[in-house]
Amino acid sequence: MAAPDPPPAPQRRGRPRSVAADRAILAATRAALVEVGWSRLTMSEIALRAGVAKTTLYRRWAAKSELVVDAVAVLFDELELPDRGCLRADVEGVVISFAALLRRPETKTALMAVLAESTTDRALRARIREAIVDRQKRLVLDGRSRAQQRGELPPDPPDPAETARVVDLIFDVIAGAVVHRSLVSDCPVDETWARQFATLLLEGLGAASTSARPQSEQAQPDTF
Amino acid sequence: MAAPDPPPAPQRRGRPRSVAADRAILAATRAALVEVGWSRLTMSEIALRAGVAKTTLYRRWAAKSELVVDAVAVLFDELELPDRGCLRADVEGVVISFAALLRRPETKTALMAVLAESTTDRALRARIREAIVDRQKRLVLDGRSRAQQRGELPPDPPDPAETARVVDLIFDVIAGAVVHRSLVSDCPVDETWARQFATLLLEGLGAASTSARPQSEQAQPDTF
DNA sequence: CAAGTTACGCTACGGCTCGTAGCGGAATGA
DNA sequence: TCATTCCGCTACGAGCCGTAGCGTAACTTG
Repeated sequence: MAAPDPPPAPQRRGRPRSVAADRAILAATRAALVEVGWSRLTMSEIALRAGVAKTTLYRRWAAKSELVVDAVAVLFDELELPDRGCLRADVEGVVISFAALLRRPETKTALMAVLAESTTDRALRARIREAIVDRQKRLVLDGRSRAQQRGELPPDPPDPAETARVVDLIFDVIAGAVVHRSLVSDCPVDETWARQFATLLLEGLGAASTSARPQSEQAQPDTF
Repeated sequence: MAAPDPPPAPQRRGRPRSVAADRAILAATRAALVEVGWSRLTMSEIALRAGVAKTTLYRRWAAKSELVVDAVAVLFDELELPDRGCLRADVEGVVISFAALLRRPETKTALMAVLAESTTDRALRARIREAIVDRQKRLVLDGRSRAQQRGELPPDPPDPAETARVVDLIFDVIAGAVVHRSLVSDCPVDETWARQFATLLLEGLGAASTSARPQSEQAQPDTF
């Protein structure tokens, strides 16, 4: 991720780019984003905070949006999926921790900003996918294979393309629901919501529509 | 929706505001948004296209983002939920038509742009909720009560607050998944995906993980 | 060590958009 | 007719954009 425009010729000649400046710029970008928001985020402001000349920014990033993608991508790598013992608990856990990440001002502001720009910029879309989205699918893969080992989910179908479709679907449903709940509906993703969402995801609409709370772990699908 | 800043004293004295100008401005906003995208959308450009003085824009809308909210809100009212006979078909239908709406350039660009701005603007968040989000929950309410009449879903729980929670949850899951799939993952929402998503929503993770396609309507949850 | 190469900080610039102010005129109600 | 409100037009200071040019700093190669 760290390497912006010219994919690094690992050791070129001449003065190397300052990695300290890189770090300072990305940190300054996150900080400025928190305070002023996307639309009032200026390159001059970032350069000032980073203690760097404005020209240095333009030498490394062609557009504000690309800079912001790199500035935020690292935040998403914090997400982990510790084994909580059963599929339901794993789902609730990842929902809670993803929501916590989205609650941080720099995360949500930057994420939505670059997504907005990406609707009219194909290259930026690709960059977002590589730097942020695709890397989080590991969470789904982990949780899924764990659940399969426990016997909570059927094994992979013979066609690997089918497996990929299912993983993508699950990822879109989980990530989409959390993002929509917290950033669009603007409601908190608390434990109650996570529990209800996990019920819906595991057992479907019928189960989620009953007021009865599933008692502890007893309510796993009986198909397995 | 139509009335921007001063909530209309229905008949004041003096020259009334031109509703034709209102329409022209909102249409010009959508058109300009398609061509230049959010970040290069300028008030001068909108005014020029609408055949209106720039000052007129500022007399009615305080910020670009508020103007865009109003410009796009009407597009979402096109969504309908015709009775397709069963819950599964209704879900697939609304997913497809919502995705078609999001495929239109002015819709996706504007929606993501105002959402991005809203992360640092509480008033704008409220405006979005009123003008766009909350009005679409009617779709969930309709589909849900229909499914209840068909016996596909259990009746409402006694606590109305619980019902509201469930409706909100379903809305976030459906809308979030479609938005995430089409705008973040940048993949098409086609009939295959809609069918797979509906299976997941109706029957849960276990059913969606099998490669076997549910044959026609036979695969409804057997709890009802 | 010297030469060659690359990155850096600084300054300055034209071009553009922003949001506001002030004016004369147009459209309505009293 | 008069008061009121909106409109279109012009003009303006302010701020940011992205680039160019300069002298200097850091590092590689011979």
